[in-house]
Amino acid sequence: MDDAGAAKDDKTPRTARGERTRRALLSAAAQEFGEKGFHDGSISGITRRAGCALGSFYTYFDTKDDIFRALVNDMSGQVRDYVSPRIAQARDGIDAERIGLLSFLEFARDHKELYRIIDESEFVDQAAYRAHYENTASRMAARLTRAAAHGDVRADVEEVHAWAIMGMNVFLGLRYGVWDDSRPAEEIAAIANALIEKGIGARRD
Amino acid sequence: MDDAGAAKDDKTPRTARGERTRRALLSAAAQEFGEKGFHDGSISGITRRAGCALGSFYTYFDTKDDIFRALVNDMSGQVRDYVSPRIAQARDGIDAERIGLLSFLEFARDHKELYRIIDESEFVDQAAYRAHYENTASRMAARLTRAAAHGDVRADVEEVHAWAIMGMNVFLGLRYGVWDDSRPAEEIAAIANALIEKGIGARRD
DNA sequence: ATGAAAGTTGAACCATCTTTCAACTTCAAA
DNA sequence: TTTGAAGTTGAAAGATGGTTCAACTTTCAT
Repeated sequence: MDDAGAAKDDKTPRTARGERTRRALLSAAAQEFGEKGFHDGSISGITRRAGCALGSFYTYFDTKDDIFRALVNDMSGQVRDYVSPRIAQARDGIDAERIGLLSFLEFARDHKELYRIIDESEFVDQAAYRAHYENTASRMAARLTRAAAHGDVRADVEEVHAWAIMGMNVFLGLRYGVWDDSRPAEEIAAIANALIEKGIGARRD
Repeated sequence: MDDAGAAKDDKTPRTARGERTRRALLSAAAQEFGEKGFHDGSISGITRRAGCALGSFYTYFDTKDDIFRALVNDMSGQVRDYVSPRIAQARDGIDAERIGLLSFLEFARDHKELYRIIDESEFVDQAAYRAHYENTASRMAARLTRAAAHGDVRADVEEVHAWAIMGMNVFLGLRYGVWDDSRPAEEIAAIANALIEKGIGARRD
């Protein structure tokens, strides 16, 4: 009853060598799961890619689920850390969402395994899946509320708008980031941003 | 070389009893996979729910993948058949998209297993997954183009708008259909439709 | 240098299903 | 009533791959 919130037997590496091996396993897992998905990916596949023995896996992770969970958290954080600082440079609230999508597209193009990992977490660890999207949506809702206070967007923006725009981003990322990246990311972001700002209704004065 | 596009050994039921069993298996599979996902769901689980023996499964389906594929096609068709006739009643192009989302929300609320099945097809049968979304998007793009010709929406609508709106719908369906259906579907559809028509930019005349 | 803790190894164990199969039952047409 | 095609059954074969373990090697503080 001494260790605060600690595990029965701690798997944290205690030496530089251990840290190296753990990192190698994590990045091998991103490749393995990205290519084959969680269930078709195997632990022996991971250790092969990482260049270590099967048994070493269990020095750092309890189970197959365990490393997957670690990976989802990692990727979720990576996206946030890539996108957030870029959004901070925006001119105004609408521009922030343009940059958000633009940088997300860039990230997806550079990390095509992103979707397979996040999406499959729905089946491996529902809590992690929900947490990823709920966090993303509530960050966006907070931005929109601030933008409304600034007079950049309608005063009545709310959660629904955040989920709508997040859904847009996710599908545009899949279609124009992962599946086909032939069109300029800026173009996609501009089209989507015009939809967000002014809609697609015909002007009838 | 006689049977047109037929299988080596045909698994189509030839009697009413056979047809009944096949249907029971398909609907049991929707339950099983909806609850546990593809990999955690088992064939013995399916036959148990269907009330038949394990071996009977292989009278109608070649493999576990096979029944899953059949299920994805089935659900994909069910959504389309529920939504399409409702959209046809719309006043105009913008209203069509409101009704599209509204009826999709209704469908999702009634078929909470929908997402787990469609989403997991990404890992079981990528072709079916892509086909589902590409078909949905191109139907929507066609509607938007027609609406543009009518002067209901901007003349330059294109594929990107369809993917954006589809993504919106999918995420709103997940959040306000499957995860939490306490808010009226009409309200969600109205908010999203206003976003699509006029955007959320503040009016600055 | 030395001992103990940390890390590595891979064969073998084991649990979990998918898939097969040969015997058995149902049903409808002749 | 007979016949055989269609359908049913569940035990067992077969494959897969996660997890364990006891012997071995490396690291590093003293």
